[in-house]
Amino acid sequence: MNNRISNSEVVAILKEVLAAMEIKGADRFRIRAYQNAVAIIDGLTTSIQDIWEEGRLDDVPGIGSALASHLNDLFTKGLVSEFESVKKGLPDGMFALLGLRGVGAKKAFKLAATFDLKDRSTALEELKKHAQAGHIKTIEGFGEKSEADILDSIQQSKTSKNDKQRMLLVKAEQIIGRVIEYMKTCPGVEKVDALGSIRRRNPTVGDLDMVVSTTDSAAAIEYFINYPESHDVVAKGDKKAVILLTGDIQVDLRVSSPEAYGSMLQYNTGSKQHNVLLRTYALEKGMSLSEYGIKRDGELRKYKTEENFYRAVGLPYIPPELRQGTDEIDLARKDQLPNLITLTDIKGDLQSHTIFSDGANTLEEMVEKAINLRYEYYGVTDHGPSVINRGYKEVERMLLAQREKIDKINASQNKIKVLYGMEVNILADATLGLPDDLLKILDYALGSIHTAFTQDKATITKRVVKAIENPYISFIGHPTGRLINEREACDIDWKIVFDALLANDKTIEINAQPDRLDLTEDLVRVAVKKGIKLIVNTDAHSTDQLDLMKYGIDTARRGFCEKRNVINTNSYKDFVTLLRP
DNA sequence: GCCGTTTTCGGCCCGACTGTTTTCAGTCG
Repeated sequence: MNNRISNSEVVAILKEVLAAMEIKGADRFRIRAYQNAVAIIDGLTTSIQDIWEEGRLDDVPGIGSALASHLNDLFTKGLVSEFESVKKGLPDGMFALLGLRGVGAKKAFKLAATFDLKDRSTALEELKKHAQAGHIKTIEGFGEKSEADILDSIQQSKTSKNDKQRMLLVKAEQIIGRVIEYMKTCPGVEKVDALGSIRRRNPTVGDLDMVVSTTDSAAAIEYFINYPESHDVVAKGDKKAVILLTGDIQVDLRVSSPEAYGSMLQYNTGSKQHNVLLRTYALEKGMSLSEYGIKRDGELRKYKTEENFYRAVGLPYIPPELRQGTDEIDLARKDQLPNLITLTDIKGDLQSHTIFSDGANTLEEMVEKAINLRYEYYGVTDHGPSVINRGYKEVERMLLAQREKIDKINASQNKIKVLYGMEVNILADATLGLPDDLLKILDYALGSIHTAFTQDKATITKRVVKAIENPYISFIGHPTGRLINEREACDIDWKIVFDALLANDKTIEINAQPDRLDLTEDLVRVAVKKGIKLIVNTDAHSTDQLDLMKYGIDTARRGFCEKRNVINTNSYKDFVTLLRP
């Protein structure tokens, strides 16, 4: 557990090597290979160090034998001699400048060389003084504007301590939603769409990307930069513009003619890596792809829809959630893309909370909302009351009272089947928060970890496995325990856990809370491959949160889930036999 | 440095915008 190196740290290290290679005039295809690797690692949702530990670096596209060996050095020795020799002879201060806006390898080197910035810890401070003294604008290739930009960027990098955190998808949707509504009122605009990572349903979003289809590009660009919440215009051209909203949230707009909207959607949805692979594939077939269409024998053809664009390339439509730049084009070519699950496939929600524990609404209110969602069944799973605090007898009385209440609801109507479940803690010593005698009262229980998240791998893995082996536990809730931007995933050996799930015919949850999305998508894909049963739940703590199911479906789709992989897509009769094998 | 349904060698995606220039390099996506 000591000296873990995060993906962003690996990316930062590689970016420094890249900058050094650019200055030294390394082979441009070698540089491209490194850029490619940076993009891949940056886009991974699993720790690259975990992948290395599991010996699966071979599975990561863009990482060949050389980079795998360098990463091996990095993770074992903390240092890569190859990287050090590439950087040798360059002023160390240049690497501190790479994060500044508009400063790439060439400019960083030029600045560091001109001002003799040898120490990276003081480079920014020294550069700031030179900027304030007006020295930068005297360097060839720099001017008034770039000097002011650099100064501004240095000051910003100080105030916004760490790297800007990527925001949750749900927040990105709210912000871009307002911009979309605004752009819809622009004369000449026919269509407006949020693209990029929002459309790919990435759990987190950096810049917000959008596209409009219009007959008047100039008017759309002008309208966009006058968006009331915008406080700065970063770029403005004929075809795109970039604005900053409060909190330096960046919104990129591209404009397209209606005739070429399909290729623009495709291009701007990304991922970048997917586009690179798609364009490479098309080249083999004599086609050159761009956001404007497909060029063949010098002639450009335009596509109104994305479906037609992919068809023209000779591939089936690839859903945005799968455009991750890994093996989706290979699979599309072989016609082996999964038939992804959709929100309407879901027939019930099996993790939710009421005022019985920490929820905001009553059981009756939650049931009514579940009926409105047209679910066939609904499971309430409050946190189990603690036997230690309340005494066995009192807890038994509480559970029996709730049992009776739910039986009455089921007897009084036939719109929905209400299941009585409970979310039971898997305690640090691997025992459950409720004894089996009490679990018997329920229709089902899910086990989840709420304490001791940082136990070592062997201990915490055994803990989860023991819960899976308990006959009263139907599934494991929010299995990795991660909270996006707040808490790392538990260090669990997934091979062992997945094997235990298979051996016991148990299910694992995809929790739809936007800050959980747990099981994580990459592990979902592994689970799907192994044929493990999944269940998608909202973990709602209010009636409104029962609407969060779509985010769980996003994660399922990004993990290549089909309807058949998820047990709460079944009708009630089949579902209950799958839930409690 | 990566990769393979023509290939273990010989290829490698395509374009926009800015600032500093007078035709383009650098940066970004």
